[in-house]
Amino acid sequence: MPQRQLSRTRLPAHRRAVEFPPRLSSGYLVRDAHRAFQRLLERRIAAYGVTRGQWYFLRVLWITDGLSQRELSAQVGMMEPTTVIALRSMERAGLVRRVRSAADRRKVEVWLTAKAKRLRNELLSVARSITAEAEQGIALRELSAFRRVIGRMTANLDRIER
Amino acid sequence: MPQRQLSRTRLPAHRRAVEFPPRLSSGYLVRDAHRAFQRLLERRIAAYGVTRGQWYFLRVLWITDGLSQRELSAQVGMMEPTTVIALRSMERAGLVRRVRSAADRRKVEVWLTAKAKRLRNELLSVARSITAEAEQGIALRELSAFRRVIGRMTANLDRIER
DNA sequence: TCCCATTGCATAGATTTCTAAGGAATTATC
DNA sequence: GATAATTCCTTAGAAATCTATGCAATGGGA
Repeated sequence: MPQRQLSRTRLPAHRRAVEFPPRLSSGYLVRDAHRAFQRLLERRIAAYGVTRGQWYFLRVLWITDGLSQRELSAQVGMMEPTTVIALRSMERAGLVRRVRSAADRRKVEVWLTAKAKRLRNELLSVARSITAEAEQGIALRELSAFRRVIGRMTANLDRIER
Repeated sequence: MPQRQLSRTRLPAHRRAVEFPPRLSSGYLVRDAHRAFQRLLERRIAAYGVTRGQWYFLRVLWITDGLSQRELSAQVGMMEPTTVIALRSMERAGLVRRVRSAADRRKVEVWLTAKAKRLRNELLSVARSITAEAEQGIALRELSAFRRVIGRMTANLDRIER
């Protein structure tokens, strides 16, 4: 959308010494792509009564069921309070059961319900088709170059944060 | 982190017909990168008393000051209630003034304060250096290929949502 | 002029995420 | 074995986002 100027002011030149248009920022490009992915995922899985917040946890539990909340947090890459909230909603939605571990009563094991297991294949297909649609018209060698570059960026940034 | 199996169950084979490991998903790679960018940005601008939610609006206002809330929402790419909330916090933080338009009393013009203008160059430098750090060790031609690919993905996804 | 559709902003309520701090179970140390 | 440190989960509170809805100003058509 074009920017009309009218009575609006442009900052004086000395205030604009630093320029950094969003289109030149990898961060902005990544953000836009992320939002596009998220929006589409959110809409498609909503049809199954699954929210985006639940999705990431299902994704991990579909690979390894019965993890503790801490293990889940680590694998999903979220902080523990986030996990508590997500699991609460998943339990309400009948997707998981939380079972206090007999061996170590501090731990809570998270187990998928039959319902969540039944959703697995269909929801993973949803994810795959979103990816396929995103990758339309992009050559395989470009895709693998893309993966290498974005992986490198993430690693660079993660390293900085120690 | 390796996944120990112990007593945890793997789903039976017929439930695993669809496989889609996160490492093969462009969506996951984009999500990880986005989170890495955001975390670093958030930490660095916090030193200036600016939050991530305010950042995107500053970014636009530093280019064109005095936009209405609706125009701001469109340029930032957020819904209007989000803009309301962000601007409220920015007004509290002394970054903007909201002025009801004399010409059309429905509109609210958003103007940067002197403080926000003073922050501009330093904060844009912060953004640029985060980008530079993310791009460390990536060749220029790889970077431009990356931009083309991720832009294409975003466009593909946006097109689907109509 | 008066009505009503449109436009612009705001509120309400939900979700997803974080940091900071607390409580309960377990393990280590003396 | 008693105390201290650690581990695991939870609560509290804030921020950033959305959808759905409401209200107030404007402008077009009868």
